[in-house]
Amino acid sequence: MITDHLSDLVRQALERAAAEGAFSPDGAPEIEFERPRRREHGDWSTNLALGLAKGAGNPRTLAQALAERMPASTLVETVEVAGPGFLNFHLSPGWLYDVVTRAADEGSAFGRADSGSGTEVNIEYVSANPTGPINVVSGRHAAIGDAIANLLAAVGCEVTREHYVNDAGGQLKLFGESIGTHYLRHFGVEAELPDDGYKGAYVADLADEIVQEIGDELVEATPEERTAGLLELGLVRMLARSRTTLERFGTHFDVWTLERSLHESGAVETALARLGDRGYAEEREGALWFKATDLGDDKDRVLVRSNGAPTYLASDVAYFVHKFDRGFDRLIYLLGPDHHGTVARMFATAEALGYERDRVEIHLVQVVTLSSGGTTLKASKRAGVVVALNELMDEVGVDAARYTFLTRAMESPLEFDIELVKQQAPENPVFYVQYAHARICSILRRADEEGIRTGAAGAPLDRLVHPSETELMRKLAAYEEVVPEAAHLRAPQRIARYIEELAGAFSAFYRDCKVISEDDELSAERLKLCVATKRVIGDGLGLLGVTAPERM
RNA sequence: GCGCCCGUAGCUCAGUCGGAUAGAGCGGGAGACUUCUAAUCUCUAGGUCGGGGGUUCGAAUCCCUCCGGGCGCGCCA
Repeated sequence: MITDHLSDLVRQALERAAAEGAFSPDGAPEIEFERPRRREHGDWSTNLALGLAKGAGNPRTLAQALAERMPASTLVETVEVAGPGFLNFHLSPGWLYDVVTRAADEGSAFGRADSGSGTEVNIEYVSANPTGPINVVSGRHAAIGDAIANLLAAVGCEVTREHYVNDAGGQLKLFGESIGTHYLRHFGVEAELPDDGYKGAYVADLADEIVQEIGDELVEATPEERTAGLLELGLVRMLARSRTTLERFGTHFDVWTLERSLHESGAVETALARLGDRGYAEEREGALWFKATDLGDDKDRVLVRSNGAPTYLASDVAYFVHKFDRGFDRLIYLLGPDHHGTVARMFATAEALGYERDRVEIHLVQVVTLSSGGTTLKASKRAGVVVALNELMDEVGVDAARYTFLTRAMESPLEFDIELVKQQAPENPVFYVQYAHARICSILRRADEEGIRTGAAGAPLDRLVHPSETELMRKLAAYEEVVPEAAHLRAPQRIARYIEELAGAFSAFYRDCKVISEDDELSAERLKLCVATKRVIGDGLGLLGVTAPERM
């Protein structure tokens, strides 16, 4: 990347300045570059002198000393001192032509980095009780999880996308009983829904399906057998539905782990024993407690209840071991904000097991507020206000739904106005970006029909000098920083922002510069710029899990 | 009460490991379609970055404090 080159130049200038006594070096400073907001501040800028002069010396004088000693480079036109002591670099067009050439080249891995290479990451998201349909909240988690996974892969990480299913515990039993109520009623047996039972219409649907399959087989069974049997049948169906919905949304998990399997394999027992061996578990009042307060949590937590039933925390402990045993360097969790109370104990758990807590990363994805026609509804499985992800996809489509989920930072609450996204679909930014992509494809088709070809890999691009062309090329260049930054910050919204700006820069170019003209040489150069733009827009949309249509 | 998140244009939100004159989309106002796709483009109005202190050459960004909103604080998940 260009910034590496600039860093080298600055480092050499620093060494010369030190050798000539222009300043006294104090360790090796970090040399960082940023692209200034204002065009007249150059293409790249560093505040190095401002940092070095902290407390001693005049930053402008130091900056001037560095500027005077800056080695020559074919890529740098001028270096100037500005403001309180910034060093502003104005580059020659060559760096942009290099960017376009690489971006247009399929084999160049433009926008890919290796900062994460050698790191195996497990990212778990969407995980929920399989007792209800996938809702819009899960949709937000799915979109964000997918995008972060894509971003991590783009910087070289080995990524495993994982979905955990809480198929054990009291909630599941309640679910089985709820199905049982409808099942019995189907055969004319009077039955009441249990307190806090599942009330959604899908429960009755499930019961009907099960009746179709097994008939009255379980009517005469004991309540325990009936609940267990129906639970099993219901669970299989719920999981299948979840998987279908998620696949429709474009979310595919590499691994589905069932909580039950952790119990059945003995992993829970083993993990609890390990906590005990390390002195972090003890019997008290008939229950087994995790001494979480020793590790920063504000309360101790129960692992096994006095009635012998393990808590979810017990499975979580085993799950940590299970994941780390599979060789992951880092575990990422996306949880709902209602899990805030579990974060401290999660870190404590990891540490108690002997893993560094900074290998665990927990993000709380904030709530989705759905509004529709002026009415605001809070989407929450608990509160019973559930809008299924399937319904949302029916209403606004997969691309618009995904994109809307990804334009906001995950730690910000998201207001999703279904009516707005639906009614104003043409003005939705996602369509704007897709349109730019389709428009480029249209130009490329036309060029193909007219037999105009883009130049070969080494062909010059020095006729791309229009301000709109320069702006577009500069925007393309930014992609190489945007991807690693978005990956590092786990911030897919940066990609969304970026491709909107890129699409905007393309529109200006399209307005000002006729691509296909009488001038074959110029046409070839502009076509290459189009190809590069198309690839970057397509790549950015791909990172977000949104399609890049050839026609609209 | 304690903890976490949020507070930026009329609305929805970016920007925050401190940088130079704070941005986008939508909405408001005024314009542009014999065109390589008008699902577009141009111009315009709109701000005490919740309030107040502090650190700094420099604060939307860091610290303190207050206010407002959301969420959590169980041998529920």
